[in-house]
Amino acid sequence: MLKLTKKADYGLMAMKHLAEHADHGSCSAKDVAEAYGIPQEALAKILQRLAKVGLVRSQHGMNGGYTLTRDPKTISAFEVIKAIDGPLFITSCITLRGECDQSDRCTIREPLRKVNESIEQVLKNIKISQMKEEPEVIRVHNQDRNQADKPGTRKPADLVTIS
Amino acid sequence: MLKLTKKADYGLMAMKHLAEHADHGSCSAKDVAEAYGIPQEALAKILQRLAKVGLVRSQHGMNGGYTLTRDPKTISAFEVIKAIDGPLFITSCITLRGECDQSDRCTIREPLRKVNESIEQVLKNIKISQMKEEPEVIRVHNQDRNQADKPGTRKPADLVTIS
DNA sequence: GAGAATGCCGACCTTTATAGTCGGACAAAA
DNA sequence: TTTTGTCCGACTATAAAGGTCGGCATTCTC
Repeated sequence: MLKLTKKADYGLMAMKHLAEHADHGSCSAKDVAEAYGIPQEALAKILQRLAKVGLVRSQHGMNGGYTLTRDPKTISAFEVIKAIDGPLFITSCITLRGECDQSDRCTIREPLRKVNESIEQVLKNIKISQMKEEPEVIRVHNQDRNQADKPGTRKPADLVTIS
Repeated sequence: MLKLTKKADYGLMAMKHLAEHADHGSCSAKDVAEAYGIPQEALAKILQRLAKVGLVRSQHGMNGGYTLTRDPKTISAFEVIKAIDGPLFITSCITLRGECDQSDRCTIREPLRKVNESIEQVLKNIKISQMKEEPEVIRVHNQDRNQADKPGTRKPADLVTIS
């Protein structure tokens, strides 16, 4: 539950790979697939979607392949995931129209919407470039506002503060 | 993607309902189901799982039903979700054994694990009691409703800071 | 220009997880 | 003891995800 789809997973791996090999020209889907043991056709389809939204550029023909269109520092995990799996909603209550399937008697919608936003934010703060290297680099700042006001409880989510 | 299952949704609604009606004795699955338009048997199964992990107590026979076993202030959304949908892993890379299905060539595992932890934290910080009432209690800072509805004004992060 | 390597696209199949249903077991009340 | 309302666990459809296949277009190499 609350799982990222494998497609999104693959997509992130591919983006990371492209980021690492940006200087060696383009990488074919086959290259990437073999590098990580991903089924080639599956990955091709994913890269196509990334190409469609402009995150990568595709090059036909021999020695073709894919290259990033932007600096990996400016590409967030959220963008990649959204491109592949569509908009992110934690629950079916939260739709594009903001409506709840289950009558409006559902009162947990609002709290969950906040959670949803939080998760989005976490993903937005992680950039592809930060995935290249391991732990040290990723530092999402703790959005701290007066958060020390509740005693005891909250030492919470310094979201993704890896340091 | 990254969706909470409907079961988890239902479970949260039910918990909230029980929390609200704690003083009126126990609520039957039927009561709750009718209150929110949820299929009765589906909800029953969910309540069973919550009973199994001890979040609610079940009472057979006439005038039976379910009651919370703990103060709703001490029950987090995370507990409920975990009880229903099992352990929460954002990606298949992150398993109980900490292994990656895809060979160990996968290098995005570590960053995603952090994201996973962040999400867990967010959910752990939301308590059932805080879902009872609407916005006032769950207070995400810097979040004005009117502003939230305006398309275009993208509000900053503010991860569910409950105070 | 022919052929090979590569990306592109759509349709299909398999597997898995989700949503929902059914009949029975249990406990309390009449 | 019978009745009634409830919980319980196995079962079945439906949908979604993951992966596969074949045909076509484009570009490079020879």
